[in-house]
Amino acid sequence: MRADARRNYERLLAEARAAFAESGVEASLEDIARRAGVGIGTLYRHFPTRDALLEALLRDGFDALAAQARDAPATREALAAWALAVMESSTAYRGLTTAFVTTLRDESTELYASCKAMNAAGTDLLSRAQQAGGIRPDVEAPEFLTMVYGIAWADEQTRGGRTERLLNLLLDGLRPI
Amino acid sequence: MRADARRNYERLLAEARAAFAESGVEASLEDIARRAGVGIGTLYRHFPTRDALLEALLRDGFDALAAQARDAPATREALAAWALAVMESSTAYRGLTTAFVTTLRDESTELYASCKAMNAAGTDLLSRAQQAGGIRPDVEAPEFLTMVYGIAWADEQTRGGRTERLLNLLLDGLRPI
DNA sequence: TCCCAAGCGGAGTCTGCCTCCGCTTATCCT
DNA sequence: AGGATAAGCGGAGGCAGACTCCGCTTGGGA
Repeated sequence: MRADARRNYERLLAEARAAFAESGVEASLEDIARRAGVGIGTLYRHFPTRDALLEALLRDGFDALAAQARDAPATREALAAWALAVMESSTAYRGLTTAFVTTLRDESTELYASCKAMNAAGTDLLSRAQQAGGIRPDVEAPEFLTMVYGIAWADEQTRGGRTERLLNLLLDGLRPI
Repeated sequence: MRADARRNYERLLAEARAAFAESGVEASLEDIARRAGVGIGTLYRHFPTRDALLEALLRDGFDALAAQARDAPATREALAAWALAVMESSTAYRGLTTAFVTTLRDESTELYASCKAMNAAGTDLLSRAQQAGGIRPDVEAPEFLTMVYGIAWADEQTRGGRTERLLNLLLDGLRPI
């Protein structure tokens, strides 16, 4: 990669992070390019889609969450802590949860691949917690993840700031009967 | 209201219903006007915002849901049935749940007013069910509604078709401890 | 130093939102 | 019936943002 290309790539990432933090994931791409001091064509060459840009920003966080799930003990508390971390990272930028969930339908994207490893680790943690008796055994991982993402989204939208409380209500209720 | 105005109003509503059903609530308004055989200006005169159009389409359903909540007995089962009906109506068009929840933040819209009566009736039903011992008493209505809408949204997005199952998991878990 | 492919950038196209205002016509009045 | 008039119409036009295309520039190897 040529030095100027690398430089532009980095600047774009930095400005994208700032713009997303400020205006949410729907921030104008033309604006990001302008702020980075490059043409819009350059942005599109490095990141062909908005999702590609998001993925580059979020990859490290996903990896960390996957690792957290793998290292966690098989308890309801650990599952709750992991889910809370997922919810918090999915609300890092306004609209992120929506981007996640809609992208998770399209298996061809980079963002999907990144998310998938994290969700797989979460799936494993759930099933370990179930075997250890912390969670009722009939709940399936996609059901659990759907509820977690849904609650994160709704709390973000209503600006509730109740993520942890809602997650606790949910997990309390998923105890074995 | 002049006869031609009334006619246009009705045609716009009919075409909007069709377009939303087909393409989701983000369907192009210019397209709806075109299909109704009127100018875009006419659409905007009758329905100044997309929400106004949605509200006109959904009002009757909201009223019915409010009535259902008022007439329901104070049981967990009745609350579940009402919540399921809410979830189903909020997924009548693709993207509707999002429109609901984001609009519920803006108290000045018509859609807000319509939704509010329905949510108020649901709030009352929840509190009756709590008094009757069917639901744990520390859950507050906004928390409950947030979770219900969130789950409806996530299930719609993932095309899960598990709305009822997820709602049952949630309400099972909200039994008094 | 020269060369050329990697890389740049922005003009141009497209789509959709929304406003504004000159024209049309339904309806009322005589 | 026919004229007056305000209610209603409609689309041109301005704006914003996504995305493409291609002629120009330049980093860096030979």
